Amino acid sequence: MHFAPIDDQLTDVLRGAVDVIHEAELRERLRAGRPLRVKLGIDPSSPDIHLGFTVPLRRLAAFQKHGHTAVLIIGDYTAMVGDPSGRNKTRPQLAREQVEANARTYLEQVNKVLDVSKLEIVRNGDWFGKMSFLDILKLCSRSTVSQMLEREDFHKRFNTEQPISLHEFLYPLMQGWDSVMVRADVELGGTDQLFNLLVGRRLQEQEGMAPQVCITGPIIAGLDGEQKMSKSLGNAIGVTLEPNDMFGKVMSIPDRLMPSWFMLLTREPEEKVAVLCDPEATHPRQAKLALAHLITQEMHGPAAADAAQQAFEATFSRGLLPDDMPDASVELTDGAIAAWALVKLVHGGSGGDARRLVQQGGAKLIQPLTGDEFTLKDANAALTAEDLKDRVLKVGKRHFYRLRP
RNA sequence: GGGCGGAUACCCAAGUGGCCAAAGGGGCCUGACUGUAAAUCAGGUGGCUCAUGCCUUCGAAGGUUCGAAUCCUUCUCCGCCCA
Repeated sequence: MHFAPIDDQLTDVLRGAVDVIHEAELRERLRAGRPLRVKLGIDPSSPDIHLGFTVPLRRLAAFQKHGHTAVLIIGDYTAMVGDPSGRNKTRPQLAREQVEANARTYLEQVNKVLDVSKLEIVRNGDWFGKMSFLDILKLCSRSTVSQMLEREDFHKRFNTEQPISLHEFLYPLMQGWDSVMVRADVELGGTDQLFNLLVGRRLQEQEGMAPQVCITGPIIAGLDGEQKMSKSLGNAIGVTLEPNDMFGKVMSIPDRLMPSWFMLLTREPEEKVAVLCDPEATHPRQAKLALAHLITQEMHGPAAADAAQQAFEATFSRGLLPDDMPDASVELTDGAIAAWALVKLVHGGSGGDARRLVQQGGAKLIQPLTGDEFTLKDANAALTAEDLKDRVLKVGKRHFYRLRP
């Protein structure tokens, strides 16, 4: 097997990395000229993965590209136990079938970023399911409480008198034990994982193995630009999200997120990213269009990305109606429907929501042929079939419905 | 095991018998301005075909009262301190 020069490999696999513990060790192992075992763990507790998770996946893909062995660990065991990450939010304990189903959809999604056919996939239930209580005690005896409290979030929660469940201390140990079991040379994760990755190093040393190299990458910020991308915070873009939505959501991110998104979610060379993100050299809008296109293209292919960009520009830059709008059939009582009831029926939400939308000018009737717009203002206004015939209802900035009275 | 404190809407948090569908902040939604960006301004933010109306909601269940988020009892959960 031939490997690229070490520096070339490092450029790819360390793109955007924050911590590398230790780069010298990584060089050392690359110099040995054998395929490294590079580990990444996933938590199959929800059926979708989002762009944030593709950051470590890309790094894994980079290793894979250079001929190393990508080892994906499906945390089926931990998912079934239920991980209360964060305060008083105990995750639902998942049934085996659900975990299995999630794992399958994950692999389809992972395939968008790396080559699943060359992937080594293991489940940590394979070893945790067989451990006895005594085995667990032995594992626990290797760490002290103060070691655990070194981890920033434990430390913080402890000091602010927030609860820490006892079993949460086991998660780093479990993750570290995974490294022992798969004989990992390298483990990847976000910066929030650094502690867990280092536990892996310690456990491997205790087992007489060479400690794994730990590489962390930044936690990517979500659509709001503040918090980390997370499904539960509602600021994530799922990798399966439909192309037009995906494109639109990328366009809506704050400008200051662009450099990190370019670096972490695309493969554009660093120099090019610098030009794109320099407002003097590139209009931010153009840069963002490029970003949205790149991301959509990777997930859905070039044709879908082109179409999504066209649809975006037509709808939002030129104010045209989108090509494909959901049809909404409207039933009239006594030949009419109140404006708020129309919005509720077509757009959903509660009656109060619909009423507010109308009163605040968030609902418009559009004549698609002429482009004439009529803003509904009176929530109680009675609309007849004549008013609605061949019209498009626009709700808020981005929801369009073709009405069928 | 003992003592003390706590649980309020999406989140934080005020409220300690009626003026409470419940202050304030965050988030979110809508509008203006824009590049579906940022910043700013304005409005909104339990449900009900809307009603000086009804219903549901202040950890849970009971109780006192004309009336309870607020008082009492029991229970559940959480934090701190002592052991």
